[in-house]
Order: sequence, then structure tokens, then C-alpha cells
Amino acid sequence: MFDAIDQKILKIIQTNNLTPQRDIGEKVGLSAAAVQRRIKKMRELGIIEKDIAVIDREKIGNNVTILVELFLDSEKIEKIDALKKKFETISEIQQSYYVTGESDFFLVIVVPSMAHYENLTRRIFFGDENIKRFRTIVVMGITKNSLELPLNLLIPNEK
Amino acid sequence: MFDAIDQKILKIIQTNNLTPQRDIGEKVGLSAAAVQRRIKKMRELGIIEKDIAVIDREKIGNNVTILVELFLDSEKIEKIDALKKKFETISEIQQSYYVTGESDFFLVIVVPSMAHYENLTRRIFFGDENIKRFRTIVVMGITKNSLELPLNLLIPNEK
DNA sequence: TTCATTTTGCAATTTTGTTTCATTTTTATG
DNA sequence: CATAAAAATGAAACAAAATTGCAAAATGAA
Repeated sequence: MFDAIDQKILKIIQTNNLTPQRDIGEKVGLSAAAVQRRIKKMRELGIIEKDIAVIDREKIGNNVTILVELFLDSEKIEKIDALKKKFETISEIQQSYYVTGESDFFLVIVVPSMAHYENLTRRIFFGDENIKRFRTIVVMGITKNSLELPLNLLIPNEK
Repeated sequence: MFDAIDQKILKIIQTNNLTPQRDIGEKVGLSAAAVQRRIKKMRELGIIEKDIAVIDREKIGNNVTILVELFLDSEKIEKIDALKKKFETISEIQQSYYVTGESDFFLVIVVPSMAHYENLTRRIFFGDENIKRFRTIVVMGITKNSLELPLNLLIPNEK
């Protein structure tokens, strides 16, 4: 369960999940039916988390990307968990990383404008007594933007 | 061209691009055929950049996520462009942000292990004379992981 | 208002995904 | 290494989804 062929399939669909199963089958040396079953199972197991369309922010316009480094006051678990949950519900927060080191969180935020960001900042950072300070890093350009995992490098861990 | 209905469609498929066009049609008040045509056009225009499956790193195992803050020596355009291109080709680099402020780049890196990261580090950072220094931030947990854009907040910019 | 253009819905068509079933392959066990 | 049970497979039938043609409706510009 979960072999080299599954890995090949993942490699293909993490780049383009609209690839017909027929085509995938050809590339990995299986019938379309077999591919379909494997994909189905990986969806059930949660190996495949979701299937999404990625929208180009440039084309849509009105988008500013900002990275935020967060420094917390207290590092009590409950407080941290509360923050995590809060972040999940905020649509402007695209990604939230809980990290080690001097700071505690890194956020990737997308907003229509700087004004909007300033507002958001008031709403979620200044209002929170757990947040000691935060650093705002304005993104000038995104040169790579994916959620791809480097499956080539995968060391076999299940058989 | 590009109206509120397109936005609704994007909102749906950026969460689940396997949603049948019939269902999308119902939600936005159009026939499946109309939805299909709109999606097709948005793909052609590049508004929809790509369609992908997202894989759960936890389930795959052998994955360590690391954020890297890069400080460059020279800020000459050619040098920066060279770096951007280099990063694109490296499969461990999932995301690359070119930023303002003290530092120049933020990278999201996924590797099978810390040992692998150390190696990567030698290969791409220490070898490069443009890179003054870099800060490694180890990710303990990812509490939100998407490429979704907050389309609710979109200010109409095209008619 | 009128004409040209665009967008739409419906129905037909095509493509893709899914299931069934008999067979093969794999795995575990004696 | 023989063999029985379990799992995975391909081919074909089937179902569901996407795509296209076409006439009608909506939209926009003059």
C-alpha cells in the first residue's frame, strides 16, 4: 500500500489534477481503472488533501501579498491554540506557519490593498494581548507559488 | 467580461475544482454549459493559473518544512533575476517571495529531513557569492495551507 | 430604437470517470 | 517453495461529466 506508482500518480496530479486517468495510466503503466482506484483510495486516506484551482492574483488585481512574522508574549498552549483557530477563520490569511526560534508564527496574507492590511492589522494583531509585536514584510514579487511536495526525494516509509 | 458570477465560480473552484459544473451552475444561477464556457475562458486568460491536487505532507511522511529568510550582498537586477530563476528549478523550494525591507527573499522549503536541508543549503546558499547570509526558521506546524485568494474582498476592477 | 456582438439554455455528442467481473498478482503461511 | 487468501488488475459495460452546435435571449453601442 502506497508504492512507487502511487508516487508517480501524485507527482502528476499535484501539477495538473485535470489530467485524464487514461493519460496517467499510460505514463505509469496501468489501466485507467487502476489509476482511478488508486486516486480514490488516496483521497479517502487523506493523502490527497484537496483538489483546487489556483487563481493568478496579478490577473485579478487588487491584491497585495504580505508576510507577517509574529512574536507572542505568552507561549502557553491554550493561547497558541486560540490563535491558530482564529487565523483559520480569516480569509485574508492564506497560510499560517507555527515556528521555532525568536518568533512564533509566520503568516502569508493576501489583501486588496495596504489600507485593507492596516485595518486587518488592527482587527487581529493590536486587539490581541498575546501578540507582543509583529513584523510586516511586503512582497514585491512571487517567483514560485505552489503547494507541491518534492516527491522525487521521498524515502520509502510504507510498504 | 469578468463579473460577479465569474467571481463566484472562482470562489467555488479555488476550494474544490472537482465540483461538477452542474452544481456550480445551480449555485451561481447559470446552466452547466455557461459555467463551462466561463471556466474555459478564465483558463485561457490565465486567471485560472493551474488545477492541482494538494498532498498532505504529514500523510506522506519524510517531510520537514522550513522557512528561509535570505539576505543578499548585491541588489543588482541581473543577480536577483539569476537567483529567481535558480529557485524555480529547485523542487524543494515550494514558494519564493521577493520582498522589501532588511531581507530580500523568503523561501518556503520542503525536504525529507534536516540532513537533506543542510545539504541543500550547501548546494544553493553557501555556493552563491550573492548571498550574504540566511536565516533558517523551522516549521513546527502548519495550521493553514492554501493558495486561496480572498475574493469576497475584491474591489471591481474590470467590467 | 436598431443592429451587431455576446451570452445563454437546451439537446446532442464526446470524453472522462466509475463499476462489474473474471483473471492475475501479491502476500502471508505452513 | 507450495498454496491458500487477499489484493490489485484489465477489459468491457455503464454512468456521469464535460463539450459543442444552434437558435433564442440579453447586452451594448450608435
